[in-house]
Formats: sequence, C-alpha cells, structure tokens
Amino acid sequence: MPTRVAQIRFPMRWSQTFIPTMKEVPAEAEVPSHQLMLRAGLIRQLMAGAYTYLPLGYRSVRKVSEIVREEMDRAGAIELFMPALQPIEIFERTGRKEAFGNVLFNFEVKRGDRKLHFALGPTHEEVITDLMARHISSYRQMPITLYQIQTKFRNEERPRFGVLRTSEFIMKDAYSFGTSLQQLNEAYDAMYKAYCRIFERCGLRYLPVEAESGPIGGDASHEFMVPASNGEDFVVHCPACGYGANQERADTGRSSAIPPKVENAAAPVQVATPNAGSIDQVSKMLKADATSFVKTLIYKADGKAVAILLRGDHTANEGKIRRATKATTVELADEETIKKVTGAPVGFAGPIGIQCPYLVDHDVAAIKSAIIGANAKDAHITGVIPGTHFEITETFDLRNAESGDACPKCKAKLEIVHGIEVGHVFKLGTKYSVSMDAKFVDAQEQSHPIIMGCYGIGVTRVVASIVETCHDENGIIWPINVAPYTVQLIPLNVTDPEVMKVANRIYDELNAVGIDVLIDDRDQRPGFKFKDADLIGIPLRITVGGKGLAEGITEVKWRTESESRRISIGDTVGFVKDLIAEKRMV
RNA sequence: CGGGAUGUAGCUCAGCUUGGCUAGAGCGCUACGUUCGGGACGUAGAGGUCGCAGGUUCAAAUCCUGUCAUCCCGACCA
Repeated sequence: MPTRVAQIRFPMRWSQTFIPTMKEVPAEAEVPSHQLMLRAGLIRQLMAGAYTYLPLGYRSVRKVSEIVREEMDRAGAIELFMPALQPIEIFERTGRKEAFGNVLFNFEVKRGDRKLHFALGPTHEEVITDLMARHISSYRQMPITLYQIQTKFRNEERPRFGVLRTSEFIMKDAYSFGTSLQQLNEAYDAMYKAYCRIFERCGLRYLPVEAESGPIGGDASHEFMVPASNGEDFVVHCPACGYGANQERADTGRSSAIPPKVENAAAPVQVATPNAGSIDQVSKMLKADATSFVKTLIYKADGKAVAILLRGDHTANEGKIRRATKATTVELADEETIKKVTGAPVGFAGPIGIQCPYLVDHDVAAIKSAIIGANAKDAHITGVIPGTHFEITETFDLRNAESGDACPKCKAKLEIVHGIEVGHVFKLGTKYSVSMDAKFVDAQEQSHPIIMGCYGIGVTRVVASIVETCHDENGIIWPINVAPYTVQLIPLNVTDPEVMKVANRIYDELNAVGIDVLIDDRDQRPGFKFKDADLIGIPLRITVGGKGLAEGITEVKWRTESESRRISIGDTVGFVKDLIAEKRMV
C-alpha cells in the first residue's frame, strides 16, 4: 500500500480560518453524515441538493481527489478537463436526452437573435467520445484511458441525506478507448484495481459487487459499495465466499424442479374476493400467508404480453425477466393489455385460462397449495397445485434475491446489506462510439467502432460515506489519509506566553516536516476546545498545557484513544512523525 | 410526481388549540468582571417584516385561502 498522501500546504490557525462548529443538531439533518458534516463545519446547504464545502470539508474533498489522481495516474490514465456546459445536440445523438429525461438539466439561452439549447453534464460519455472521434483514427493510438475530476449535474427528483445525494456533486470519471475486448478487459482490470487501492487508502470499508451489465453481459460491471445502514442500495453478499452483487443483478442459487402431476387432486375452488386486488388485501380476507399466493404480473416483453408468476411475498426483477424472455425491453403492461389477457381488471390475474404465455419462478413450483387470481373480477382460486392445475415445463429465476437465499457460488446463505454506491466500473462496448461515429482503422485498414469503458467515483459521496461510517457519539473519526488535518494542536491557555511559545514551536516544526496541522489558538476554555476537537475528528491531538509544561511534557493521543501519552516536549514532533508514518504503513 | 410533517433570533425550540399587553427561553454573539485540564458564572446589551401574499376581524405569530421553501416515506435514479 502506498504510504504517501499529498499534503495540502496551507497550515492554519483556527482563529484565522473559518470552521463554524455547532453544538446542536440542525433539525433538517437526519443521517449521521449530514448531522456531523454540518456540526463540524464541513458543509452548509445553499438549497436542497446543493452544498457549499467549507474550508475544513473542502480539504477532505481535496485529499480524496488527490488520492484518486495518484491512483489514476499510477494506473496509466491521463487527466484532462471537459466542460460542464454542453450542447443538447450531443445528448440527442446518443438518445440520452430522452433516457435521462428530467434528470438532465437543460435550458435555453438567448445569444443575439438565436436561441441556444444547453445541458449541464450529468456525465461525459458524449463529450469525450466526440473528442476522441475527432482525434483517433488508427489502432496505433490506443489503448488510452482519460479521466477528469469535475462537477456533475443531475436534477435529482429527491435530493436527500445531505451530501450523499445531491443535484450537483464532484465526480471522477474515466473513459477507456481500445481496439479489442482484450484491451477493454485490461483497462477495466486496471481501473478495478485502482479503485480498490483508492478506497483502501481512503480508509473505507467497501464491497465490490456485480452490477447490471447491460449489452455486453458477463462480468461487465461492478459497483463499489460502502456498507452503511442508511445506504439507499441493497447489496446481496455472501459471508462465506465473498460473492457480492447488487439486488438488480444478484443471482440466487436456487435450482429448477418441476413438480410431478398429482393424480386425483381435489379440484381448485373459486372464492369471492370483492374489491381485494392486492396480495395484502386478499391474504387478510382469506387469512392466508403471502407465501401461499402466486403473484401473476403481466409484462410486455418487446411489446408482447407475457405473464410472470412469482410467490406472493417476492418481488419481480426486470433484468432477469428480460433475460428469461430474451427480450430487449420489458415493462409492466398497461391496464388495457391486462384486461385483454386476463379478462379482468388489474389485481385478479392468474395462470389458469390466461390468454398469453407465462413464465414460472422456481419458488412457485414448490408451493403445495396455492391461491391465484381467477382472471375474473373479485375472484381468486384456492387449492391450486402448481404443475397439476396449470402446466409447468420449466422454471426460472425471475425475482430479486432475498436474505437467506442460497449463494449462487457456494450455496451458503446470502445476506442483504444496505450500501452507498461510491464507484462504478462499466464495460460500455461500442454503444457511444457507434452513435457518435468514433471509429479507427486496424492494421488491415478495416474500420471498427472504438471499444469503450467508463469508470466513475463520486468524490464528494466518498467524503460523506467516510463520515457516515467513521464516527462515534462525540464526532467524526477521520481516517488519517483523508482527514482535513493530520494533527490538531491545542494550547490550553493562549494567554500563557510559555504555553504559546512551546505550541508555536511545535506548530512550526510540524509544518517544516510536512505534517498538516491545525492549531486551536482560540481563547477558549479547555473543555470547549476538546469538545470541538472530538467533533471535527482530526486523527492526532497534541495538547500543550501549563501542567504538562511544568513537567516538561506534551500530551499526544489518537482521536480513537481515551488516554493520552505523555511525551517530553523536545521529542513531541519526532514522536508524532513516527506515529503517522506507522499508521500510514498499515 | 403521490403521501406525511415543519417554517417564530445565527442554532434548538416554546407561544398557535381558545385572536388581545412591549413575541419568549436555552445555546451562540457584544462589553465588563470573576473564572480557566472535557462545551464556566455574573451583570449589562445587540439581535425578529413570526417564510411570503391575500383574506376575515376593532385587533392576526395565532383563524381562512393561496403560494414558496425545507425535511421524511414512496415512485424515479446513465
């Protein structure tokens, strides 16, 4: 692991900087990272989804950015900087004006007698592909990976959780360009490894998980998730073998089993379920558990109606349905289609007598006696035996993985944890190079579209994730590499010339050896300063007080420790330097 | 975009149900004094178009209508 982190060279005295700490928790903040970032004076809100990074918060942003830069450079990526302001036309070329919809900030401005239509970049595939289309013509110019650290704009329908989900945020985005799948895989692996190093250096616990891979399939996409109870994403994780996937993607280790036909089975019974069209309502009415229901969802796969049968307590997974139906698009059917294939209003669909093909999830086949919709208004059918009363020739994995499902790799039980997505690597293939006309000629003078990958890290989200996961009841506990300062120096009595003399000397010496230090030179009582120190969470604290001076010592402690170590004044800087070197080695 | 909640001092909140004195408290801020090793104390102060607009009324922070903003849940999320 690297031991170097860039130092930000503006040493600071608290009295001369701007760190507005707060004792009380602002009412608008719900999650720990939001509360602590406000209280510790890292951020202030301008409006929903837009925050100012105050000096302390911005230092952490810069530290994370610098780690990202170093690892991108090490991985051979080249930094550039693209405009946030973009013409709407490039999004029309790739069809993403529609795909982004409301998420894309776009607006018209007047220039003379013309009207120009702009967008604020939510990401930069279009810009970089356009750039490379103009400048790459030969296979000899590849492979190459370019990256930038830039502000992105996405009109979030609902910004939330402070800085975790905002309409404007800093992101590192990288794009690889290659001539072959092999070059793409190499670039992807390099980025994947760089991401692991980045998150490790940031002191984050993270899980790389398989994500929905789109057109290329296979292991074409991974997300890097930080496990956190307030995370918005669900991660399926196997504690036994380490398998990880997001919930959209996660396979289940279930297998297909066609139930045998039951001879002389009792006939199913139709029961009236007036105005009860949801599993919840019907299960209450019939006093039956949701697990004994078959949920019949009507989808349109490439425009054709298909019914999906799931156990009542399960949720559909559209990616899996898309693969099982071999369609390119699937969406829930409209009311009209449902009426057409079931002959009933929404809420009463069932496999018996339905006027479209149906696909059966593995778990449906295992229900002994099921309740299904009757394909008639206000009616359900009970005592239905799957495979006997309706035909099953094959079963599929059609639903989201659940906690307790078998792991697809090792069959151990899967866990579901909440996570914050901090990074994403994706094999794009030729999607953008085709629509943006980015081609190259190979050695045989044959023309091909460039093969691309894209790789993002939410820099500001990384900072928030760190705060979200690294804190105690007193405040933030910064990992050393991303802390706004490495050392906080507290002279207890700033009116005591001896104390200040020693403190200032240590301050100067720390600066001289390149250690970030914040000196709390405010004329405040000791308890006040200690509380603030714990709140802003600088990893190392050096206390210089009258009592210690009388014995010739300072007190040094990690933010995580409760007891400080007594170090003789002359040895303090050397001791702290060694502590830091040791910590960064780990 | 559906559902819920909240807007009163820099921050946390009371007051509103039942309209009526000069709109309050704690923290923070200013000055002075006493303090000074885990968010001190005293005294004196500064600070508010009660989110905004309209309405009802002799009278509105309080009642009504509209509107804006923020937060939470859901839908959405390359």
